[in-house]
Amino acid sequence: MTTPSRSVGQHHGDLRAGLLRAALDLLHEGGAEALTLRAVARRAGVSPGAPYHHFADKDALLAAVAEDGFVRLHAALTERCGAPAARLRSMCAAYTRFALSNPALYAVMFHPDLGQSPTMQSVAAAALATFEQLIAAVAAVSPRPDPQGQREAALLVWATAHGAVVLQLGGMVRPLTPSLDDTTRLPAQVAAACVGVALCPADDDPLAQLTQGAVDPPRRGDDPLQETPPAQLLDAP
Amino acid sequence: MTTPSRSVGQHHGDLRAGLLRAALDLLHEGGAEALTLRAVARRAGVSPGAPYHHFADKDALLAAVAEDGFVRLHAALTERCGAPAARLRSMCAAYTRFALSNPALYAVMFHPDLGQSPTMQSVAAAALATFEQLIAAVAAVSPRPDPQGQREAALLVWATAHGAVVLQLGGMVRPLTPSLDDTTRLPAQVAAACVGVALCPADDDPLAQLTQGAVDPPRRGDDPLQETPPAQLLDAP
DNA sequence: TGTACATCAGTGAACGCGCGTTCACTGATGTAC
DNA sequence: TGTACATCAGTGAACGCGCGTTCACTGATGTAC
Repeated sequence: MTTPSRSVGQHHGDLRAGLLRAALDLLHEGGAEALTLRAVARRAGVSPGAPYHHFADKDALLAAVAEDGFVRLHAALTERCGAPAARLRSMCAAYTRFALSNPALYAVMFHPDLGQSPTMQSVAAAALATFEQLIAAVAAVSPRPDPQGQREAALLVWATAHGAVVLQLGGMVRPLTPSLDDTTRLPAQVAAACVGVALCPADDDPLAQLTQGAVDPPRRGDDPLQETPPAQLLDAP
Repeated sequence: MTTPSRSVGQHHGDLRAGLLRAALDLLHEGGAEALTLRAVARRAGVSPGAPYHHFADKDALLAAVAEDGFVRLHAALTERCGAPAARLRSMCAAYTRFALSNPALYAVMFHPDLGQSPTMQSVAAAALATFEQLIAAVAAVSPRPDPQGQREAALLVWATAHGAVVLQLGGMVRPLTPSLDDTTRLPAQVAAACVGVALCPADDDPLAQLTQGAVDPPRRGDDPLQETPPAQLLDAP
């Protein structure tokens, strides 16, 4: 009559997915330092040895978490619509929102040691997929047709967004500019401006296009970044 | 006749400085994860309990290391000479060089948990001093006279440089652009371009000044950033 | 100049802890005949 | 449909380890008289 409690030795169903879910929960609740193999197993309701049937070691679990993070980020960046420039801005905003909403996961995704892991390939592949997405969005805006230029531009956008995010997560932004109320706007606007400007020949002035037409024409409500004028991005101390 | 070996219980001289030195060595050799209190004591040639006469706990040691890092970074950024724009570029290059040369120290400096430490004040003060330095360099270039605008611009430069550095340290750049041979150029050029452009009204075009005169006039040998043309920043895959 | 004493900055042994990992085991599941 | 068996995915106890921290101690140093 009662639902039979899972008896000793019984199979779990999809423990691998359960462990990843538990890892994400732990990251949200306790930060990157809370992510231990034992804690993950505990959280998944399983003995400390169980994860070893699904992951070779802790690094493999971390790599899987990072890969999962990139897949989620990729999903968060898709299905942007509107004009190319608005799409890029929207994508930057989504990127920043993702990072600020999942700070510990984001930290794991960009953890330096991950690159040394033997399972790095799948992580790199997932990261690359995200980057390609960004390249495509940048390419649609950038007047430079060559792949190299678009790659440069996309890397620049990524670096800008990443830097703004990490400074914010590190608590460096608030002491410097106490009333910055929505960090998501900074990298998006910066990125949009940089893409067209910093990587273009000076005699092919896309700044006017970006700041006067394609990017900044505030179709308010269409893009969350447009809800506050750029001048209020940061407040004076 | 022989130098008397230090006997048990004898004072150390300046153990606090010795511990910080040991911490920096450990960071260079083993990364952030090698920085344990016991390892620091061991490296300084002292018993595990000795550091507690100089630091309340491990967090206090970490905060001291971070503060020391900001002091060193501040020193690395001073004494730049030349025209304002060249100085800004040189400063960005020095910043990037510092980070890439001291990756683990840099990671400790921007470690999120540091902000929660009670000894955070001195760390924040050291970080702020560095930021003020950047603001001054930016102010000398930016046509916007208001403090808020200069603060915005400086934060933007910082975010860009920081992002490029962290992506590079995280191993994200190389897989994406395999033959990037000198990352120090990216944020500096980007920053210089962004400062004048992204944060200025469109009708006051400083891009021309930046790309045609003040920033890019290659006085080669004067600035390491000038040694390679911008077009070779990143190679196509 | 000597002497008594407080303070300082070390020692080194010990504590409890949680970690990653191993291992013999066991029950559920799937398959061959 | 039953039976024998291999495989799979768990258990749970145990391992050694290094960690941060504590604590009674001790010898060197500085100071007062």
